[in-house]
Amino acid sequence: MANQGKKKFRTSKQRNRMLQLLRATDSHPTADWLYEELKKEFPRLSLGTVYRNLSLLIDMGLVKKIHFGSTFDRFEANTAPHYHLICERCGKIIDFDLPVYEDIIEDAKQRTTFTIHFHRIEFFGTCENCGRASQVNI
Amino acid sequence: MANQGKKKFRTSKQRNRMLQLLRATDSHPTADWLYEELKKEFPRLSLGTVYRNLSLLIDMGLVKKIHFGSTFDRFEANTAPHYHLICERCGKIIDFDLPVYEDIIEDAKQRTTFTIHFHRIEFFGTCENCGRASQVNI
DNA sequence: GTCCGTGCAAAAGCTTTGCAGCCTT
DNA sequence: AAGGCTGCAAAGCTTTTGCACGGAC
Repeated sequence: MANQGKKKFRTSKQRNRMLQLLRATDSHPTADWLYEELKKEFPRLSLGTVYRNLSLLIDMGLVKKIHFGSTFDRFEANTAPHYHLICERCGKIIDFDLPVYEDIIEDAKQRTTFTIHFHRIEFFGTCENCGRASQVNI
Repeated sequence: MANQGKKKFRTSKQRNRMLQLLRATDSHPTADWLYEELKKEFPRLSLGTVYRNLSLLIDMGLVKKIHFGSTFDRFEANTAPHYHLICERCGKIIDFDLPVYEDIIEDAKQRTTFTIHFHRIEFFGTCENCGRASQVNI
Protein backbone atom coordinates (compact mmCIF):
# COMPACT_ATOMS: atom_id res chain seq x y z
CA MET A 1 0.00 0.00 0.00
CA ALA A 2 0.93 3.62 -0.47
CA ASN A 3 3.60 4.29 -3.03
CA GLN A 4 6.48 1.88 -3.17
CA GLY A 5 9.31 4.33 -3.50
CA LYS A 6 8.42 5.33 -7.03
CA LYS A 7 7.39 8.86 -6.26
CA LYS A 8 9.50 11.90 -5.63
CA PHE A 9 8.97 13.72 -2.40
CA ARG A 10 8.82 17.43 -1.85
CA THR A 11 9.16 19.03 1.50
CA SER A 12 6.29 20.61 3.36
CA LYS A 13 6.13 22.55 6.58
CA GLN A 14 3.38 20.35 7.86
CA ARG A 15 5.30 17.15 7.34
CA ASN A 16 8.50 18.55 8.80
CA ARG A 17 6.78 19.63 11.97
CA MET A 18 4.95 16.34 12.18
CA LEU A 19 8.20 14.44 12.13
CA GLN A 20 9.68 16.79 14.72
CA LEU A 21 6.68 16.21 16.93
CA LEU A 22 6.89 12.47 16.58
CA ARG A 23 10.55 12.53 17.44
CA ALA A 24 10.03 14.76 20.45
CA THR A 25 7.48 12.52 22.10
CA ASP A 26 7.57 8.98 23.36
CA SER A 27 3.83 8.69 23.80
CA HIS A 28 3.17 6.81 20.54
CA PRO A 29 0.61 9.33 19.34
CA THR A 30 -2.54 8.68 17.41
CA ALA A 31 -3.31 10.51 14.20
CA ASP A 32 -5.85 12.58 16.03
CA TRP A 33 -3.40 13.68 18.70
CA LEU A 34 -0.98 14.83 16.01
CA TYR A 35 -3.83 16.64 14.31
CA GLU A 36 -4.75 18.54 17.47
CA GLU A 37 -1.15 19.46 18.20
CA LEU A 38 -0.37 20.60 14.70
CA LYS A 39 -3.56 22.58 14.40
CA LYS A 40 -2.13 25.04 16.92
CA GLU A 41 0.43 25.91 14.31
CA PHE A 42 -1.58 25.22 11.16
CA PRO A 43 -5.15 26.21 12.01
CA ARG A 44 -6.47 25.05 8.65
CA LEU A 45 -4.84 21.65 8.86
CA SER A 46 -7.00 18.70 7.89
CA LEU A 47 -6.96 15.16 9.21
CA GLY A 48 -6.54 13.88 5.69
CA THR A 49 -3.22 15.64 5.49
CA VAL A 50 -2.11 14.06 8.73
CA TYR A 51 -2.90 10.59 7.47
CA ARG A 52 -1.30 11.22 4.10
CA ASN A 53 1.86 12.50 5.70
CA LEU A 54 2.03 9.63 8.13
CA SER A 55 1.80 7.34 5.18
CA LEU A 56 4.62 9.17 3.44
CA LEU A 57 6.82 9.18 6.52
CA ILE A 58 6.33 5.46 6.81
CA ASP A 59 7.29 5.04 3.16
CA MET A 60 10.40 7.02 3.88
CA GLY A 61 11.19 4.69 6.74
CA LEU A 62 11.19 7.48 9.29
CA VAL A 63 8.11 6.42 11.19
CA LYS A 64 6.52 3.13 12.16
CA LYS A 65 2.90 2.23 12.62
CA ILE A 66 2.50 0.11 15.70
CA HIS A 67 -0.72 -1.83 15.41
CA PHE A 68 -0.58 -2.76 11.78
CA GLY A 69 -0.94 -6.21 10.39
CA SER A 70 -4.67 -6.22 9.95
CA THR A 71 -7.26 -3.52 9.60
CA PHE A 72 -9.88 -5.60 11.35
CA ASP A 73 -9.95 -7.59 14.53
CA ARG A 74 -9.18 -11.28 14.57
CA PHE A 75 -10.34 -13.86 17.05
CA GLU A 76 -9.20 -17.25 18.27
CA ALA A 77 -10.49 -19.91 20.64
CA ASN A 78 -7.01 -21.09 21.61
CA THR A 79 -6.82 -19.45 25.00
CA ALA A 80 -3.61 -21.16 26.04
CA PRO A 81 -0.55 -18.93 25.89
CA HIS A 82 1.13 -19.16 22.54
CA TYR A 83 2.83 -16.95 20.01
CA HIS A 84 2.02 -15.98 16.44
CA LEU A 85 3.65 -16.09 13.07
CA ILE A 86 2.25 -13.48 10.72
CA CYS A 87 2.81 -13.42 6.99
CA GLU A 88 3.42 -9.89 5.79
CA ARG A 89 2.21 -10.73 2.31
CA CYS A 90 -1.00 -12.67 2.68
CA GLY A 91 -1.82 -11.71 6.25
CA LYS A 92 -2.10 -15.30 7.37
CA ILE A 93 -1.68 -15.82 11.11
CA ILE A 94 -0.34 -19.10 12.40
CA ASP A 95 -0.12 -20.37 15.94
CA PHE A 96 3.49 -20.78 16.91
CA ASP A 97 4.00 -23.39 19.56
CA LEU A 98 7.21 -22.21 21.03
CA PRO A 99 8.04 -22.85 24.64
CA VAL A 100 6.99 -19.87 26.71
CA TYR A 101 10.09 -17.97 27.63
CA GLU A 102 9.61 -17.61 31.34
CA ASP A 103 12.98 -16.02 31.85
CA ILE A 104 12.08 -13.17 29.55
CA ILE A 105 9.09 -12.37 31.67
CA GLU A 106 11.14 -12.51 34.82
CA ASP A 107 13.76 -10.33 33.26
CA ALA A 108 11.15 -7.87 32.12
CA LYS A 109 9.41 -7.72 35.46
CA GLN A 110 12.62 -6.66 37.13
CA ARG A 111 13.20 -3.84 34.72
CA THR A 112 9.95 -1.96 35.07
CA THR A 113 7.50 -0.57 37.57
CA PHE A 114 4.66 -2.00 35.51
CA THR A 115 2.74 -4.92 36.91
CA ILE A 116 2.99 -7.30 34.00
CA HIS A 117 0.08 -9.65 33.44
CA PHE A 118 1.01 -11.30 30.20
CA HIS A 119 3.03 -10.79 27.09
CA ARG A 120 2.68 -11.39 23.42
CA ILE A 121 5.25 -12.19 20.79
CA GLU A 122 4.63 -11.93 17.09
CA PHE A 123 7.05 -12.94 14.40
CA PHE A 124 6.60 -11.24 11.05
CA GLY A 125 7.86 -12.63 7.80
CA THR A 126 6.72 -14.49 4.72
CA CYS A 127 5.13 -17.90 4.71
CA GLU A 128 6.25 -20.73 2.49
CA ASN A 129 3.66 -20.03 -0.18
CA CYS A 130 4.38 -16.34 -0.42
CA GLY A 131 8.08 -17.00 -0.25
CA ARG A 132 7.91 -19.06 -3.42
CA ALA A 133 5.71 -16.49 -5.10
CA SER A 134 8.26 -13.79 -4.40
CA GLN A 135 10.76 -15.45 -6.77
CA VAL A 136 8.47 -14.40 -9.57
CA ASN A 137 8.38 -10.86 -8.27
CA ILE A 138 4.80 -9.88 -8.97
CA MET B 1 -16.20 -2.54 27.79
CA ALA B 2 -18.86 -5.25 27.59
CA ASN B 3 -20.26 -6.59 30.82
CA GLN B 4 -17.84 -7.35 33.57
CA GLY B 5 -19.25 -10.68 34.65
CA LYS B 6 -22.38 -9.20 36.17
CA LYS B 7 -24.85 -10.61 33.68
CA LYS B 8 -26.32 -14.07 33.39
CA PHE B 9 -25.85 -15.84 30.11
CA ARG B 10 -28.40 -17.86 28.22
CA THR B 11 -27.49 -20.27 25.48
CA SER B 12 -28.15 -19.64 21.84
CA LYS B 13 -27.70 -21.78 18.79
CA GLN B 14 -25.84 -19.04 17.04
CA ARG B 15 -23.31 -18.62 19.80
CA ASN B 16 -22.79 -22.34 20.25
CA ARG B 17 -22.03 -22.84 16.59
CA MET B 18 -19.80 -19.81 16.58
CA LEU B 19 -17.68 -21.26 19.35
CA GLN B 20 -17.56 -24.61 17.58
CA LEU B 21 -16.41 -22.89 14.43
CA LEU B 22 -13.74 -20.95 16.24
CA ARG B 23 -12.47 -24.09 17.88
CA ALA B 24 -12.43 -26.04 14.65
CA THR B 25 -10.27 -23.57 12.80
CA ASP B 26 -6.79 -22.27 13.36
CA SER B 27 -7.07 -19.44 10.87
CA HIS B 28 -7.81 -16.71 13.40
CA PRO B 29 -11.00 -15.60 11.67
CA THR B 30 -12.35 -12.12 11.30
CA ALA B 31 -15.88 -11.24 12.32
CA ASP B 32 -16.87 -11.12 8.70
CA TRP B 33 -15.55 -14.60 7.97
CA LEU B 34 -17.56 -15.99 10.85
CA TYR B 35 -20.57 -14.12 9.58
CA GLU B 36 -20.28 -15.64 6.12
CA GLU B 37 -19.75 -19.13 7.48
CA LEU B 38 -22.62 -18.98 9.93
CA LYS B 39 -24.99 -17.48 7.42
CA LYS B 40 -25.01 -20.81 5.62
CA GLU B 41 -26.72 -22.22 8.66
CA PHE B 42 -28.57 -19.12 9.86
CA PRO B 43 -29.56 -17.23 6.72
CA ARG B 44 -31.04 -14.33 8.66
CA LEU B 45 -27.96 -13.86 10.82
CA SER B 46 -26.78 -10.31 11.27
CA LEU B 47 -23.28 -8.99 11.71
CA GLY B 48 -24.37 -7.25 14.88
CA THR B 49 -25.10 -10.63 16.42
CA VAL B 50 -21.68 -11.90 15.46
CA TYR B 51 -20.00 -8.98 17.16
CA ARG B 52 -22.19 -9.23 20.22
CA ASN B 53 -21.51 -12.92 20.60
CA LEU B 54 -17.81 -12.50 20.12
CA SER B 55 -17.92 -9.98 22.89
CA LEU B 56 -19.79 -12.40 25.13
CA LEU B 57 -17.44 -15.27 24.37
CA ILE B 58 -14.54 -13.04 25.28
CA ASP B 59 -16.25 -12.14 28.55
CA MET B 60 -16.66 -15.84 29.23
CA GLY B 61 -12.97 -16.31 28.63
CA LEU B 62 -13.53 -18.76 25.81
CA VAL B 63 -12.21 -16.61 23.00
CA LYS B 64 -9.47 -14.04 22.63
CA LYS B 65 -9.29 -11.01 20.41
CA ILE B 66 -5.86 -10.75 18.87
CA HIS B 67 -5.27 -7.18 17.82
CA PHE B 68 -6.77 -5.37 20.74
CA GLY B 69 -5.07 -2.72 22.81
CA SER B 70 -6.13 0.26 20.82
CA THR B 71 -8.95 0.91 18.42
CA PHE B 72 -6.89 3.30 16.38
CA ASP B 73 -3.45 3.22 14.90
CA ARG B 74 -0.48 4.56 16.78
CA PHE B 75 2.76 5.85 15.37
CA GLU B 76 6.31 6.30 16.56
CA ALA B 77 9.51 7.75 15.19
CA ASN B 78 11.73 5.38 17.16
CA THR B 79 12.65 3.06 14.34
CA ALA B 80 15.24 1.13 16.31
CA PRO B 81 14.11 -2.30 17.46
CA HIS B 82 12.54 -2.14 20.89
CA TYR B 83 9.65 -3.64 22.80
CA HIS B 84 6.53 -2.14 24.32
CA LEU B 85 4.84 -2.00 27.68
CA ILE B 86 1.12 -1.41 27.40
CA CYS B 87 -1.14 -0.42 30.25
CA GLU B 88 -4.41 -2.30 30.05
CA ARG B 89 -6.23 0.42 31.96
CA CYS B 90 -5.19 3.71 30.49
CA GLY B 91 -3.85 2.44 27.18
CA LYS B 92 -0.51 4.12 27.64
CA ILE B 93 2.31 2.63 25.59
CA ILE B 94 5.87 2.86 26.82
CA ASP B 95 9.09 1.99 25.06
CA PHE B 96 10.73 -0.89 26.83
CA ASP B 97 14.46 -0.91 26.40
CA LEU B 98 15.16 -4.53 26.92
CA PRO B 99 18.07 -6.22 25.28
CA VAL B 100 16.91 -7.80 22.04
CA TYR B 101 16.73 -11.51 22.62
CA GLU B 102 18.67 -12.78 19.65
CA ASP B 103 18.47 -16.35 20.81
CA ILE B 104 14.70 -16.28 20.68
CA ILE B 105 14.81 -15.30 17.06
CA GLU B 106 17.32 -18.01 16.29
CA ASP B 107 15.24 -20.53 18.14
CA ALA B 108 12.12 -19.44 16.32
CA LYS B 109 13.76 -19.54 12.91
CA GLN B 110 14.68 -23.15 13.38
CA ARG B 111 11.15 -24.15 14.26
CA THR B 112 9.29 -22.83 11.25
CA THR B 113 9.30 -22.70 7.50
CA PHE B 114 8.49 -19.01 7.66
CA THR B 115 11.16 -16.55 6.66
CA ILE B 116 11.18 -14.35 9.72
CA HIS B 117 12.00 -10.69 9.17
CA PHE B 118 11.40 -9.25 12.59
CA HIS B 119 9.51 -9.82 15.75
CA ARG B 120 7.59 -7.81 18.25
CA ILE B 121 7.07 -8.29 21.94
CA GLU B 122 4.43 -6.51 23.95
CA PHE B 123 4.01 -6.74 27.68
CA PHE B 124 0.54 -6.02 29.00
CA GLY B 125 -0.18 -4.96 32.54
CA THR B 126 -0.93 -1.92 34.64
CA CYS B 127 1.29 1.10 34.97
CA GLU B 128 2.26 2.63 38.28
CA ASN B 129 -0.48 5.23 38.21
CA CYS B 130 -3.26 2.83 37.38
CA GLY B 131 -1.88 0.34 39.85
CA ARG B 132 -2.33 2.83 42.67
CA ALA B 133 -5.78 3.77 41.44
CA SER B 134 -6.87 0.15 41.54
CA GLN B 135 -6.56 0.12 45.33
CA VAL B 136 -9.55 2.43 45.38
CA ASN B 137 -11.45 0.13 43.08
CA ILE B 138 -13.28 2.59 40.89
C1' DG C 1 -43.49 -13.97 32.80
C1' DT C 2 -38.80 -12.22 32.72
C1' DC C 3 -35.26 -10.52 30.34
C1' DC C 4 -31.49 -12.11 27.31
C1' DG C 5 -30.44 -12.83 22.37
C1' DT C 6 -31.64 -11.73 17.59
C1' DG C 7 -32.46 -9.29 13.15
C1' DC C 8 -32.69 -5.03 11.05
C1' DA C 9 -31.17 -0.59 10.36
C1' DA C 10 -28.98 3.43 11.68
C1' DA C 11 -25.05 5.48 13.78
C1' DA C 12 -20.41 5.86 15.22
C1' DG C 13 -15.40 5.97 14.78
C1' DC C 14 -11.21 5.81 12.30
C1' DT C 15 -9.12 6.12 7.76
C1' DT C 16 -9.06 6.90 2.80
C1' DT C 17 -9.96 9.43 -1.37
C1' DG C 18 -11.60 12.92 -5.15
C1' DC C 19 -11.09 17.50 -6.41
C1' DA C 20 -9.50 22.15 -7.19
C1' DG C 21 -6.09 25.33 -5.86
C1' DC C 22 -1.44 26.34 -3.69
C1' DC C 23 3.34 25.66 -3.08
C1' DT C 24 7.90 23.45 -3.90
C1' DT C 25 11.29 22.45 -7.26
C1' DA D 1 5.65 25.15 -15.71
C1' DA D 2 5.04 20.52 -13.60
C1' DG D 3 3.36 17.94 -10.28
C1' DG D 4 3.43 16.95 -5.38
C1' DC D 5 0.92 18.77 -1.11
C1' DT D 6 -3.10 20.88 1.09
C1' DG D 7 -7.85 21.81 2.79
C1' DC D 8 -12.41 20.48 2.37
C1' DA D 9 -15.86 17.25 1.97
C1' DA D 10 -17.60 12.93 0.88
C1' DA D 11 -17.09 8.14 0.96
C1' DG D 12 -15.41 3.68 2.90
C1' DC D 13 -14.91 0.12 6.16
C1' DT D 14 -15.23 -2.12 10.52
C1' DT D 15 -17.62 -2.08 14.74
C1' DT D 16 -21.30 -0.53 17.90
C1' DT D 17 -25.98 0.48 19.29
C1' DG D 18 -31.32 1.31 19.55
C1' DC D 19 -35.50 -0.98 19.00
C1' DA D 20 -39.08 -4.34 18.87
C1' DC D 21 -39.78 -9.17 18.66
C1' DG D 22 -38.78 -14.06 19.64
C1' DG D 23 -36.70 -17.55 22.62
C1' DA D 24 -34.43 -19.54 26.91
C1' DC D 25 -35.14 -20.37 31.64
